Amino acid sequence: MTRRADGKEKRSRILDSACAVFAERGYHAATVADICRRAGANVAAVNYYFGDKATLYVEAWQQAYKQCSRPDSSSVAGSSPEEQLRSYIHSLIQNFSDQGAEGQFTRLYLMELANPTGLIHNLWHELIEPRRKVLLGIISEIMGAEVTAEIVLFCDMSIVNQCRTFLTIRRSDLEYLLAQPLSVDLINRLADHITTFSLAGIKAVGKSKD
Amino acid sequence: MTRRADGKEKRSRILDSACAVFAERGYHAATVADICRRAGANVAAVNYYFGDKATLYVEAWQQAYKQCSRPDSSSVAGSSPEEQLRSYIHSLIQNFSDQGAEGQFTRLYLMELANPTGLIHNLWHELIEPRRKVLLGIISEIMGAEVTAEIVLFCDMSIVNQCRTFLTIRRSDLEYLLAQPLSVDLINRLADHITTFSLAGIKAVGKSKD
DNA sequence: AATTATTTTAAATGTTAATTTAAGAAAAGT
DNA sequence: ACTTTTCTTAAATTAACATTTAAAATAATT
Repeated sequence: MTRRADGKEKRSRILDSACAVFAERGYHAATVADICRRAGANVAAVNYYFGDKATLYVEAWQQAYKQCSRPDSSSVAGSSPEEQLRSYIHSLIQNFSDQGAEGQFTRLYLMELANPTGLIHNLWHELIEPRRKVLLGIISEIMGAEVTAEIVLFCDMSIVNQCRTFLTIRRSDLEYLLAQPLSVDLINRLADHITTFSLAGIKAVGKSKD
Repeated sequence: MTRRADGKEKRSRILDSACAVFAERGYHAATVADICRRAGANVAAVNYYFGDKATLYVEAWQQAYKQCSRPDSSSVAGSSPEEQLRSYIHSLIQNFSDQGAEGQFTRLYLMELANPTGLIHNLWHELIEPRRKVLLGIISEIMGAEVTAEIVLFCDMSIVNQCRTFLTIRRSDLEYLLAQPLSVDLINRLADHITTFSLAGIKAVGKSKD
């Protein structure tokens, strides 16, 4: 009748493991067997608790989202929009090597952007849009005055796409492209570069409005 | 002893078809069966002519490269580096809807960046580097004076990564992000945006050197 | 202890692709 | 004509995964 005391422990372990594996490899490259191995569970457990891999993926998104801090926390209220952009970009990039919940959600997001499964179509609106609005708001503020919504969207894409690589590219390929090993310091220089580059970009397209 | 007169016709059709399919879907999503169907050949033909899918992929790269114009052709000598950057970016982006050989190679390249197979490791150096050097050269010229090689590399990544999306993202997702159908005009506005954004970015990081 | 609802497991099944095989057809050379 | 290569094909094999099943184990309830 009632639930077992230990009930759902394995379910929860599988969900944690799924977050990690999906964030690391993306939906297609992640295998159910792999997720279960990490969770110390039998493959059938996924079917038992979640029905199938697709549902597990959606639940992993929800859990990763619940566990991470809210979007507006990264942009300290009160600081200039330029500073807000800087911290937004740094937090995106730094999640690259972050194993915690915040990094996991960011990676799930960027993995989905890189190889869309279409499975989180519903969640997208509810989880991603608010987060994206933060960046759109920062961009608008930096541009000041009246610019078309399209220009703001373009800038949003320019920024996110610059950051995306570092989460989806293979480490060895990135090191080859940059001709040096990937250090914490390099990641910081990269984040600074993207910030400076993008700030100037935003201001330039803001000015050149017809 | 000698070859048949009609020999290699099917081989060549398979190679063409492989270029198209790999460029469209990337290595993993492309299936041998699909490639053969388009070429009007039996699946075993791939094994017969190429050995396996991986080898076919490498040969497709080589063929796509041979068929497309050389990198320096896109940057009209004599024009300003700013103009050269504009035409470089436009040609990258416009390949999005280009079915010809030029677009095919660009798409293979960007697909490989998005989902590296590692199979063209050898070709990379010989085919991609010259092409990349063109962009690096343009960037250096725009920055003028002495900047570190690292800064130039960062700018290269910023630009290529901005363009990458449009070749790997699903059309419907792109239209959702931009909240409008994808028209030739929109693609042009995007290319212009990336150009303006990047030009300003390059100049900004060039100036802020320590 | 017996009963019942939950979990867990090993093994079976199903599916999608790549790869191989072996037999047959079509040239080219003799 | 016939023999040798060169292609082509259908069918078999393999391999990697997801998914299902049905039996066994475990806990809660009576």
